[in-house]
Amino acid sequence: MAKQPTIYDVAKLAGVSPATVSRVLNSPSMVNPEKRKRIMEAIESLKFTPKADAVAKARQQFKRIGVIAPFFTEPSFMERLKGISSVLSSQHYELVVYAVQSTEELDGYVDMLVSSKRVDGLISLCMHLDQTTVNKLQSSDLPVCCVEKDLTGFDAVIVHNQEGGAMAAKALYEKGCHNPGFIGEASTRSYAAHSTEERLEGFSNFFKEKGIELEPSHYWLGENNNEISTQGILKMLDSPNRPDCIFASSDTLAIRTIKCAGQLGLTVPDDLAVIGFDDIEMAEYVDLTTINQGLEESGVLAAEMMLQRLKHPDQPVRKSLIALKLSERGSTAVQT
Amino acid sequence: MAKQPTIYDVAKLAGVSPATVSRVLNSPSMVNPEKRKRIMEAIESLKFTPKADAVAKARQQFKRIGVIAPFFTEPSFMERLKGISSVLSSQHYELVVYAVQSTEELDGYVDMLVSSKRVDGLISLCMHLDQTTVNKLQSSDLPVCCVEKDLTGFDAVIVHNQEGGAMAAKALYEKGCHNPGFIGEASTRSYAAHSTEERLEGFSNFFKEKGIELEPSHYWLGENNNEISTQGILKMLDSPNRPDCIFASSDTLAIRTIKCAGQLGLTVPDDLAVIGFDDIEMAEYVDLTTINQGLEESGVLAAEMMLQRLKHPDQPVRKSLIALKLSERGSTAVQT
DNA sequence: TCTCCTCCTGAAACTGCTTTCATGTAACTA
DNA sequence: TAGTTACATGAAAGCAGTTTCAGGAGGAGA
Repeated sequence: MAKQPTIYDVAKLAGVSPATVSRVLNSPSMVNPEKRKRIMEAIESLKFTPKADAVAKARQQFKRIGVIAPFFTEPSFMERLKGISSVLSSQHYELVVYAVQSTEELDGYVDMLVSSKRVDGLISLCMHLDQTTVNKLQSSDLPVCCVEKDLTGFDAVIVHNQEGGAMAAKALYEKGCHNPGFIGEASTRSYAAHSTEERLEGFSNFFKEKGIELEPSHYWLGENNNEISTQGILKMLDSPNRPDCIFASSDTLAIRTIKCAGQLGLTVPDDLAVIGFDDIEMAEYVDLTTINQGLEESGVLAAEMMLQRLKHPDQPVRKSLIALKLSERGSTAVQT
Repeated sequence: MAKQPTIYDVAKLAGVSPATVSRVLNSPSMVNPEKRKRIMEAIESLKFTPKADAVAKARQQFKRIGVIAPFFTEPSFMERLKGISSVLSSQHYELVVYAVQSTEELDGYVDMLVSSKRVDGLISLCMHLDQTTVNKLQSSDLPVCCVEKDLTGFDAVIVHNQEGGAMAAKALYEKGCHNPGFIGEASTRSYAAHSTEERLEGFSNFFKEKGIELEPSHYWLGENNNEISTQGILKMLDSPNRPDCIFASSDTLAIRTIKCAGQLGLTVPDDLAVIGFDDIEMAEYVDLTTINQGLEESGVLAAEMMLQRLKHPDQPVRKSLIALKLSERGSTAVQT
């Protein structure tokens, strides 16, 4: 296991100073062509590659972006991450994932990132940060970009959840559904952004304007866990007064709803129309109508904003709005 | 934006040397209690936190594990990643994700990781590495742990794909299916490990032993892409001589198969039994029988092996075998 | 009282590259 | 020919800690 060559070894071999070798690597035009050639040969023969962390240290830059997320709970995170990853890797930035599973962990990560700098910037995916944490971030010089949850003073990619709820309502209403139901994940984890309530608001407001109130037994907010939510859904659907359509706040819940409907002998979309939110890949496989929120695109956007911010630290804060659109599929097909 | 304090500032304030401050942080028992108290106060008052990258540099250790994967193509990667992440974060290791989308990118990452050390170890998820790359890794001192694809000289988490294929075959055979079909992703991406062929082998061998040969029109190997695979599946199923069961090499393909069956008016499991491979979370939602390969567990295992390896670099190479098991659900329920 | 030992502590080396600053040289201009 | 300019280059500082090594102080035992 021979020790890896350093820039000093190259310099010695080529008979120049390390500074000149560094220049050959970073701004070759500054170095005399002959000497440059000699240095290049030395680099080749020693198979020298600059150690990335040494470069980072000297340059005070890491080429590394952190992503903090209440992770691994929903496929939607994965798709956002995919977008982020594609942009970062094309710019030779590394992606470090901080999966948050508790408020303490979140605080720990933020403290660590703020004080013991390891990343150039932080993308916060669907996190709900409390004021103390926000203050910490704001008084640090760590660039932050939020996705889904807007935060004063930081770049953000915003999803207009109310509008999405209204879109779902409109689609169902126009299909002839007038007895709506709602299934959503309750905000149990305080560190995660919760869009459920906003989506419900948009949804129920639309129907209210049409003179239709959501019946109390027609919405369910609970844990996004297979057994618990299945019970809740079955209870809502297994009643003579069941809704004729369901808007679920995520595609996973929507898919579970379809499954429950099947168990009860209800056919989708005839007995029950179902509409989800997210448009994860799986939605297409199971023929689910859903609100597309450009998951991958939002990741791309966030990463691009972050890289822009790093280039121009002083440019004004930017907010990007994601355009929602309805992906119509079988679960809301015209009733036969 | 005041400059962050360094260990030197603390040392000056406390009237000691930086070495002593470092000792207070890392092995407090070595320092005289009085002096220790004084230093602690200095640390408090300056709000000093050691910069992680400086520590890493001095210690020659990064507390950072890289994961290289043909990523974001299958939910199964996500679940493995979840397992890896949970172990690493509990040990305060960072997780850096390198998503590979082409052979060149793979080579680039490997070169970079080998020469310009940025991680303590590398977990290779379902990657197929060519011999040149393997050699590079072997002659470096970077610890590597492979998942799914075994590699001589490295720790590995191994999935016995043939056995899984045979398990699927056995389950279907015992349900009374004697006209099997197979749907699998073809090995188009040379940088990704391809287990499809092994699963097919185990599957068809089982039936062969029972005197049943897979008909040529009853297996399809193609791109795991919605349209292309849907066409292939429809073609296979829309024929009087269609199979009475399908083993799909991944759950996503299995779910698509169920969808196609529905389109053709076939009911699952009565007209067509379907069994998948992976047992991703979604499998439960859509009631798919599948071969569970402990995805999250395999991630946990890989991460643990890696941390062990870092502690004991010279221990012999270890191979862990994942126990497969059948997750029986609705798509192979007893025929009524 | 001398020697040995233990416990602390600071100096200095080490990690590996970038970048500024100062200097030297050669070419060009007045 | 002297002065100016442009270009090329090396020395050295800086990044921020850890760790080894040597030595001083003080206590215990002979």
